[in-house]
Amino acid sequence: MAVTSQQIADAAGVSRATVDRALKNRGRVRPEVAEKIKKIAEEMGYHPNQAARVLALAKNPIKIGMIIQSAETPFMQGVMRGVSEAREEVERAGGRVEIRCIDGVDAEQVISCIKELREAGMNGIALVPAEDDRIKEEIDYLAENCQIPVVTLNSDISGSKRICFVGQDNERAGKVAAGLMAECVERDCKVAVITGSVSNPALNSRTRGFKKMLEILRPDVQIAETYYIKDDNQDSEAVTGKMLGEHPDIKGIFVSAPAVSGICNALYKYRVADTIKVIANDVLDENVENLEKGAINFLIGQEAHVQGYEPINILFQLLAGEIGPEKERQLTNIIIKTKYNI
Amino acid sequence: MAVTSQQIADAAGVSRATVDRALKNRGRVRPEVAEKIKKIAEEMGYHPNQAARVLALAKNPIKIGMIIQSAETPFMQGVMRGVSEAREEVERAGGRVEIRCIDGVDAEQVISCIKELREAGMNGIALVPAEDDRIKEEIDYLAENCQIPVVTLNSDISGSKRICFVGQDNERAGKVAAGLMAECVERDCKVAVITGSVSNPALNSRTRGFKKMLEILRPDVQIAETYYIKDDNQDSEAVTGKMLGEHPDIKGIFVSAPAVSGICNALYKYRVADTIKVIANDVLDENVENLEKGAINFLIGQEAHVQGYEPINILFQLLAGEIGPEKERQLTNIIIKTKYNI
DNA sequence: GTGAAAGCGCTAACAT
DNA sequence: ATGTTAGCGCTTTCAC
Repeated sequence: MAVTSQQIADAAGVSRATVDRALKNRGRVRPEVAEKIKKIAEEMGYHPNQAARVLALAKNPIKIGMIIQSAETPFMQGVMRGVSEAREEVERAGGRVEIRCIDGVDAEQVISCIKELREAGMNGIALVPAEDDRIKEEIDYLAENCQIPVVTLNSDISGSKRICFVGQDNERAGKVAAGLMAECVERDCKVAVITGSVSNPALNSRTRGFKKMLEILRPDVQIAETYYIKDDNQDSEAVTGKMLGEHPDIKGIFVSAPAVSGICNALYKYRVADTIKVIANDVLDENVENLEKGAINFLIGQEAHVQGYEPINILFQLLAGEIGPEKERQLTNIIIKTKYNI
Repeated sequence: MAVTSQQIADAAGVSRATVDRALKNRGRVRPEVAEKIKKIAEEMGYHPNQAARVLALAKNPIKIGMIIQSAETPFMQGVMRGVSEAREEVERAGGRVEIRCIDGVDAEQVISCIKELREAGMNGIALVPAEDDRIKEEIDYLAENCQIPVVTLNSDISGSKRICFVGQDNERAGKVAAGLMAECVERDCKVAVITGSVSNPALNSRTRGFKKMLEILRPDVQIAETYYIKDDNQDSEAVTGKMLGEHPDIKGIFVSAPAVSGICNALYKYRVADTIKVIANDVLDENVENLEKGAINFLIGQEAHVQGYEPINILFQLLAGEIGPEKERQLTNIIIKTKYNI
């Protein structure tokens, strides 16, 4: 039998209510008594019973808010499936999850969602941030003034007081891609990089990681110029066509951007889908389709489901059982998919 | 607020106890009343509150038994880490987990563990089975006569009444390896297969999947004879040396067996670690070391952690909240590891 | 500053 | 066959 708060109370010669106040630092306890209680709890290895706590809180349940940006993208829809699963588990256990979806990236809306969720009495908040000082300030305000823990997902917000980040190490993902490219292209060939908006730090990190590592692994391989595309298959197809015209001898392409389908279409059109090795990011339905058709050789995945599930789970475990997250940065596994292990 | 058993009771004009008996089919309720209660519960979308249930059962908590065979192997030690994590979560939630470890494969011991756990009052049992009729009978007995759900992990036991299996599709894992081999060896080369005990169905399935798929993908590649090794690095090193003598022109090796380190040692000794592509199974520390040193090019993983964690989680969710497993076969992802995404 | 007491939703033993 | 009741361990209000 696990140790209960009553046992702590008995050992300390006080009541359960006092133990509770002491352990939660809710004041109205003589400091020396509080100290003694904490020490005893520590010694006896006390951890509050989660079921009992959740049940006792039924009238005013643990509430977790989740804010998703770019919710319209297929990737975030994958994240949303993880969110839904976590929501079900939390609600089954007696908690609540409030979800706010934002189309595109919009710091203004994120901030108003944070305020709204705070006023709705959330006990913890998970969100997809953006590098914006006002969002950072808002997170710090939640942490410091409201004691509301915040978990960031997908992209981190540097220097903020969020308790934990769940997402990918993008530079490393680029290096993994380079490792695969190094393994599968012939000697002295030429490879190209296609990336997206220069202002997107995730894409930049991937591209940087790829180039850096490929130069080390395969000094014989020439990295052709980098092509930039919009998040639009029409554009990506056109740019790819242009690239194939300029570099007909290309043997490999690393795509750090979205709109991979357009690229594949160009490859089919020019009948080079079989001869050029393509490594792209994100395990989305449309990419998997091209993986199966053979235009894409490897897909690098970032566990969208985990990015949706874990932040909520971490917050719930923390709020329900005072168990903090293992690490401050929970980097998702870098998944390699071929047409055989989808 | 979720719907409670009291609300069902009110709606049906009976007491909570009757609702409980009706929903659990524990008899002592007039059949027509039971029917009515079930219908109302269904209509109102009633799901028992997990926290309340676990708490009410605190005196006689939900108990889950876990039997691991070959517990001495590094792979099963990875499984054990998943078991420990699940155990912590379950105990934090108010349940109990009993673990029995068996060295090697021993149906006799498995059976006596099952009996022991049944007599100790387990409410659910997870186990690593073996193709043995007595184990199958024991599982069916638990399911039918004791209403104790059983989950198999790592290897399944065909035709038994286990509610769910968590593990890998080994043939598919072999196919994934073939896909990678096809991607990275040169034209018209020769590759070899090294496998273990002929009586191990997992190894056979992997080998079969590999050969079948490589023939399809790369008809130009010649598959040299299959070498058999014992689970022993001394032996595997010797056999590999012999193989290199017989086939000095080999460019790729698929290892479906354990004792991969010995194979790598032979490759280092003959200075062919860089020129021969090696694909092996299981993300173990010793294999990862050789992946990093470059002797192994790809490791195929089978999510050991999940195989330990999920069976316990499935049983607990089932016992605590009457939520059955999603699918009857939960195939773990086939993980591809290179030295960059370990 | 501290303690007593009333639940949270459910189960199980007991009463009818 | 059905209802009543006493907890499970914790939180929270209220009284001292």
